[in-house]
Amino acid sequence: MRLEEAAEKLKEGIRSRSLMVLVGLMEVFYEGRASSSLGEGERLLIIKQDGSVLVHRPTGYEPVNWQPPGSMIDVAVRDNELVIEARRLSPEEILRITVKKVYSLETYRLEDSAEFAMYATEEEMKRAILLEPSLIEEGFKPIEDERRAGRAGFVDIFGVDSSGNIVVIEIKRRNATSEDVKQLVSYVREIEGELGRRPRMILVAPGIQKSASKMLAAHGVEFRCLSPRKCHEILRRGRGLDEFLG
Amino acid sequence: MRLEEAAEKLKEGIRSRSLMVLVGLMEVFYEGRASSSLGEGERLLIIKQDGSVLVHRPTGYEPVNWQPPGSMIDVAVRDNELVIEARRLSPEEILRITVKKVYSLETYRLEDSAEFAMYATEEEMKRAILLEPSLIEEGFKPIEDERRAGRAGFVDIFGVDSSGNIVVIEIKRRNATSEDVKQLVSYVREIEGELGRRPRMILVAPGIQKSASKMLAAHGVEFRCLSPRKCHEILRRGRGLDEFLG
DNA sequence: CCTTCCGTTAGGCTC
DNA sequence: GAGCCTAGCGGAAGG
Repeated sequence: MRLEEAAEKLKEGIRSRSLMVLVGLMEVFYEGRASSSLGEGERLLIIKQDGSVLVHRPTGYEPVNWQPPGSMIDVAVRDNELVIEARRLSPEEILRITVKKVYSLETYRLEDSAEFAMYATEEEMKRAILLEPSLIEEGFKPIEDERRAGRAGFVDIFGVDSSGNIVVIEIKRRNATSEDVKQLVSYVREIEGELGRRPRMILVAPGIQKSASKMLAAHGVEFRCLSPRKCHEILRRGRGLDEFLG
Repeated sequence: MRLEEAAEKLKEGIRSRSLMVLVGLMEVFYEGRASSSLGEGERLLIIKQDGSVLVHRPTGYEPVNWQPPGSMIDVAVRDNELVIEARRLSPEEILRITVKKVYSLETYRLEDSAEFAMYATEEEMKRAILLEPSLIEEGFKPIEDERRAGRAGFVDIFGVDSSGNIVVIEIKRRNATSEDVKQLVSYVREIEGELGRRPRMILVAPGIQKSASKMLAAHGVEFRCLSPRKCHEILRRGRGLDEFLG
């Protein structure tokens, strides 16, 4: 591909915040917190939709040079070289990639809104509690999961405690917010109508925001600290590694 | 691209130790030192010539999942899904990528034998001081570098000042922390036992955190401001520009 | 904003 | 191989 053509494509991709993958012969210079230089070689250059820039050699896990998200990227053709400069302020850093030959250059607009779940999803946290109900408290017995709470939605776990009280559990894989407290209360309000008495409400999460923790007492909501990581260990213990390796 | 076709191309690329870049719709699971799952989304999958595997989302500097060099990679088509598994032993880890759609898949054999040169590292700061000891103070004379400080580790530079006092220097390329002050003190405590008297302690860094600067006087530690960039310039001056640019 | 701490840290070095 | 330390660490959480 001609360098001028590549330059235009790159400029357009940067303008439209696209992901670009360029394979070619290039040199790389970096100056900022440290400085580095890397002579001619065939490499993979990735420019992401948020302005991240990565230069990868044919081997190794790490990029040899990079610029974090938010850098300003300039593209120009000078002296028969395609020069890509990614600048960043604070700290002031510049990454200059001098491309001599372009073997391929592709542009993509990718959609990726999936949630990255480290250790366990909310669903897996629920399974860990169903497998080991004492995570909530001694004597807790789950009865249903995903019980309908009127028009308000679904309750994660529905059960009884050792004294026969009904218990409604809401699970979050991240720190609980005041919104979560309100949601649990509104679910229980629906159920209360059906049952004629107010169940215990327990919010389960790895932590809770200060503002949310202040609301707990006023709404009669209890909090149990439980992390995705702990749930993962419980599930792993419960079923062994086989599921993954078989 | 059809999944069967992509699978064949991937297998051939792995066999021939090529670099492959796949863009498509995929799910990712990882289990090993930790565990993670990531639902469907459009991503960039890179398989390198040495068996490194990287999964990049459309934004962010870091791969969302990966496998370091040397992993065993299996490819198969099952239930209309292209399943790529990268396994590694010690630690036992598995990365499973389930590709639903392949937008593009390219294979490359890249040649990159250039040497990567990094400047203004801590090592270079030390060399700059050894080359120009007056950076510390007039009359300073380095005696040893990397002197062993008992069980505590190594001291960066060991020398004497114009009055014959022993001087111990600790270098940091980033702002000095209270941890650095403590480390220097603990090194010197070891040396003190050997020498029978307390040397001067000088912490060299481009800056110092407020909390650390408060500790200096109490521990008798001195601070010299010196940036990696300045050291880089001194070395460049010392040996001429040629080595860097030629 | 700054500081502190953690990571599937990775990677390099020594023992 | 295990242990220790550094990094253009990056990133998150807390002040």
